[in-house]
Amino acid sequence: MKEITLKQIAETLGISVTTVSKALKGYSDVNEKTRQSVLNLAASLNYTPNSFAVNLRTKESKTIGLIIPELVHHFFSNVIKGIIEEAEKNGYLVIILQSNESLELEKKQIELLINKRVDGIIISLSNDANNEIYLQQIIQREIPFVQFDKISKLLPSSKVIINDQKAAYQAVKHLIDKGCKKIAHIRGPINPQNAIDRFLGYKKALEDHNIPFDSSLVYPCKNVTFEEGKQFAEKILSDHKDVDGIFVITDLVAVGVLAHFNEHQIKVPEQIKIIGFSNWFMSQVITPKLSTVDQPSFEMGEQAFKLLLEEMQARKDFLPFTPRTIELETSVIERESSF
Amino acid sequence: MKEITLKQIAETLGISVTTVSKALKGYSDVNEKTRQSVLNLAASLNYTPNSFAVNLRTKESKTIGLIIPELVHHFFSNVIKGIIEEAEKNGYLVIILQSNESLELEKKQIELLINKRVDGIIISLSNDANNEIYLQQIIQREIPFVQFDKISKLLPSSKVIINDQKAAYQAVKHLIDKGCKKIAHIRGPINPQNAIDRFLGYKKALEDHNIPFDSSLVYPCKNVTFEEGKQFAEKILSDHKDVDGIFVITDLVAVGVLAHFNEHQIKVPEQIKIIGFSNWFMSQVITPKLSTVDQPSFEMGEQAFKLLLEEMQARKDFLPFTPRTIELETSVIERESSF
DNA sequence: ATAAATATCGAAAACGTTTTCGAAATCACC
DNA sequence: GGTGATTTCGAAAACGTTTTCGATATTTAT
Repeated sequence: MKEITLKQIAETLGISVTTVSKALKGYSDVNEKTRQSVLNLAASLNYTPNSFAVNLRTKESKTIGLIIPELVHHFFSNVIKGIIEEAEKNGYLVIILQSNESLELEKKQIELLINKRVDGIIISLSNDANNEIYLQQIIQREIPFVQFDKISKLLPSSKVIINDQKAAYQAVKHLIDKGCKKIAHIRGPINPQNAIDRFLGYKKALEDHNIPFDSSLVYPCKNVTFEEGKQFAEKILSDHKDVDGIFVITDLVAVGVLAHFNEHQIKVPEQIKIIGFSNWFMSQVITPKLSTVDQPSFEMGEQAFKLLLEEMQARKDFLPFTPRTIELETSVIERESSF
Repeated sequence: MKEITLKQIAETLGISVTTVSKALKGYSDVNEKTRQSVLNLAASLNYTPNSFAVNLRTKESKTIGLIIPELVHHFFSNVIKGIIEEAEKNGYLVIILQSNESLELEKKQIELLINKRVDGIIISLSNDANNEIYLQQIIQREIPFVQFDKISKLLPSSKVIINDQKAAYQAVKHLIDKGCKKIAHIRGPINPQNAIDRFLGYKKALEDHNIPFDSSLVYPCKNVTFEEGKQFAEKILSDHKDVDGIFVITDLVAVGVLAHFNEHQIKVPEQIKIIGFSNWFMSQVITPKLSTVDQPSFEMGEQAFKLLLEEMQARKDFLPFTPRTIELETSVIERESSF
């Protein structure tokens, strides 16, 4: 019932701890016979190394930390899944924390992870985080570090992103191609880089197609919720009677917009066309099915871990490492809401 | 740039490592003056104990493992959130793994967690798991262990569950109260205990209200998907023209049913009434809004961790521990699909 | 004054592993 | 048989902390 240790194996075999360790780790300076006997005994005793001791000795925990703003979220769930699966393939486990969009918590959690001595950290920033000191601390301490989705551009770390500006541009261009002349934009909060970029893409698409930009057509979300979608839908209609297209920061909010229009007999897409963002599962389930921009969330997770692994291995081998940025492809998915 | 250790503090202060450690941990046999000087230096150097060494010495990692069948899932996301928050409050971190409903993976992951020497394990079983040896192994090794949602009843561990049978009974009774005379049941897969219990609740409700049970009205899901909902909706209509109510194992599938009915101009609730299970966020967003059974997922996570903590502390203090089962309340939520 | 109680400290062992380095034994070769 | 190379092993240090236990030093009581 006691835990098996190298020492016990060594004693029952009448050899030294050193030799047992070497045998198990495949060192060349151990006789084939003794090696076999060690392997056999270890197997029959069901020996597994004490990871606490291994951690202490090797100074690594084979564990990484992941901080996201919100767990209950289709996009993040998929990213997490990608990270966990890729990590597991490479022998790493993942500790997950959520910042709840709170700077305070985010800061605390980073310190938690550093104190736990995780081998690396992957993070998607909360909305009002931006190049804070506690983030720079990660880099100063030379802890492998990858940002994804909501990033701080200035922070010199690896990143996995999409080209939000381009993706938004294509979404708006899609509406224009479908005949929209006056397009509103329900945008994200002020701070996050991706909300800014999507807004810029929206603006650029209008300009490139000779549609005057009108800032009163832009509605910034606070909490990015279904309810906000409903509220903005109502507001847009009362502010501008002739809006014929809406580009919405994300599907959840777009579904709120649709819900309001459905309740008030506004015909989508006949009267107003709508396109969302993220390709949430739900967007193909509601009526009318929501056009959107597909964002490869699972793959984003995979790539984030791969980048982290690169850096972790470079650090272990004392090799120089320069951060890389991976940009994943997006695509417009046309559905009923923009026919 | 080097890591701060007790040794360094001891040397610059000209005292022993022992005293430094004691000062930091509030032992009584250290002079107030030296205690202050240690605390000050430690704070100014930003000292944090090396958790690898602490783990090895104290034989605990302040980390728990969580295994769930599927990450991208509204119910599980909420449970995870509850577990993580409650764990963080108590100084624990959470390693998450997903079994993808695969027995193989589940087994591997349990071994992973045991080898990592987590302080405890929380699990929701995959569909075809049932009282397997590798589960008993957790208990034999005296690793604190809590099951939730999809459990193995026979395994002597703490559990957090709902009364699926009662909840299902109430859902079906609701349909009967609304006037349904012929109620179909789209049930979950054969193995999971909660699918069985919900089926039994369905059956009992019928019997108690003098509606003959007809096994041809029961449709078992394989993958519990939106698509399956659509397929079964079609099948039910062709098998039984006069069905006027459907109790569906979970909201996702129920939404599939609704989607099919919407597409084929079957009036809900006039022609057929529907009630789902879980109170998925989406169920109040679609048209018609879906009646359902509310399942307190976040609280389930909180309680699961609390139970685990109880056992972890008992084990640490060498106290006897007898597993407890917590049963959470559910409630029927009436919405448009069963008016 | 001495004896007993208390306050303050540190040496050392322990947790279990990995790795360096040197010693001993075996082998090959002329 | 002597030299050098090779094979095989183990002692010991190291990772950084926690805790036991005994040693001083100081205070209190008699």
